[in-house]
Amino acid sequence: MRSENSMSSVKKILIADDEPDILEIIEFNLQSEGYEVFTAKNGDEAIEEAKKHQPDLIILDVMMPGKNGIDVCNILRMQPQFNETLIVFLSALSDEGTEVRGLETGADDFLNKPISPKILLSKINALFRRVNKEESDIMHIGDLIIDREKYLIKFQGNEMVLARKEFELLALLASKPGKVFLRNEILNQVWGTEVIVGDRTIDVHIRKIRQKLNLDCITTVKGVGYKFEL
Amino acid sequence: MRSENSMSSVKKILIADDEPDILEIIEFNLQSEGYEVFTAKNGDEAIEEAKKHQPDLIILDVMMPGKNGIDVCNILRMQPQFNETLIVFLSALSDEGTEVRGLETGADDFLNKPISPKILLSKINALFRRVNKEESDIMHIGDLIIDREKYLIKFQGNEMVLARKEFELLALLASKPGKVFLRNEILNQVWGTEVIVGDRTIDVHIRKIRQKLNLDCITTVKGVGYKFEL
DNA sequence: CATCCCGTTAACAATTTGATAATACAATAT
DNA sequence: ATATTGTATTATCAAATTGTTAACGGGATG
Repeated sequence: MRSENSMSSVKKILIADDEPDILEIIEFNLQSEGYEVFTAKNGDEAIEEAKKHQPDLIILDVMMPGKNGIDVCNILRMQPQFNETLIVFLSALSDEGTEVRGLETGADDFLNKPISPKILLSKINALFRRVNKEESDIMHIGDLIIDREKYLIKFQGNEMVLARKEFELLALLASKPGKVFLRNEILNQVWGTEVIVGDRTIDVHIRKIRQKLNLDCITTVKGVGYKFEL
Repeated sequence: MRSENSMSSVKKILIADDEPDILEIIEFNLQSEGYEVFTAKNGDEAIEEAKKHQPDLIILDVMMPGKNGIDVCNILRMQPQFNETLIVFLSALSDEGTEVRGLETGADDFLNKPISPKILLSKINALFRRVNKEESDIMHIGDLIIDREKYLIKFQGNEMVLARKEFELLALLASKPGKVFLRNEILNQVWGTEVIVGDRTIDVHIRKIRQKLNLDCITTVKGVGYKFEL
């Protein structure tokens, strides 16, 4: 069951639990799935290890000596560097209040002990799958599909071919529908900071995109920039 | 009581379950949280409704007459339009095999019945939180919404288009409702220190804003400046 | 080598926005 | 009441910004 994660770099997981047995079981299971595992025996250690290794996922026991799991989650979520980090609680006591509070501190899941290793793995894989999908190279915006990998645009079923700059410009705008991209932002993202091109260059490319897509999905905000909307 | 983050448009949730009672309970709970809810009594209906409404989240009972939840998940995940859609299983039978298989078909979570409404809500919110990465600087002042990123003004539901200076002037005044901004302050903030424009310029822009918003939310303080109030 | 396509620019047209002046209005003080 | 001061409104013009088209050069392709 070596699964599909082979392309991206190895995921780092930090486990914090005060019961050595549990720590060991989980560590073993995750390692055999190819994850890089770190452990911590209490809340403070967890925070320390998290800072040291910047794990992709942190599994927190709720009840630990010193800082408990919820404290740790709160502390980590305060810091921007752990904003995107997946955090999952693992708890023996499963009263409604704790679970709700746990999730409200910004955790991504709340699991109850005892949990079968297989299920734990499935849940972890599901979380990673979801997060990786966000960074996926294929964007869907309504009827519009942008495939960065294949440099392909599909609109209402028909494929269209855009030139590279056109493609990247469209991909940028579509990456955040509704957001107005300033001309400078566009230049930096699509052309890079070194290259200097004339003012009308962006316009011309915008025009070509509008022409090819044959749909007014790009709106001009005069004096500000452009935005994409369907 | 929550629903702070519902600015970005209401989330749509589809629930598929063959037990009308469960359907009703969940529907009620989600609706009171401000979600737009659709229901389906079996797998085929679920697929149909999913295509019709493009929900953000689908809750699938595993055991349903006809196509079961896992079948539905498989079918939906085949289609690119449901690639990003959150899918959660809800199941009475919770053997390891089913749960693992459910998650492996591409679901985002697997919940066991019975589940308390509060916990269900927390889990759903956690999923949405993860998917909607960040929020931008959006100002809410009563019925007025100012979205700097999208350069958009919404007043009582209708969007309005303001020119750049008008937008920035309004944004400035609204940034501190009730505070009186001196004419000089306004000039410095909106026009900058270098540019020098006549006194009437501000008035004219204020007028245009009042006209477009069609509401006297900007009060003149004679001899001093302007302030924003709803 | 000829051809095609892309990225860029120049030139000009079209449009929108911003500023000013002239005038009207309102409040206050003389 | 009338003058004075400060703001509102409007029309007009200037300036800034964007849209469009055509053309040029370079690299890739056949």
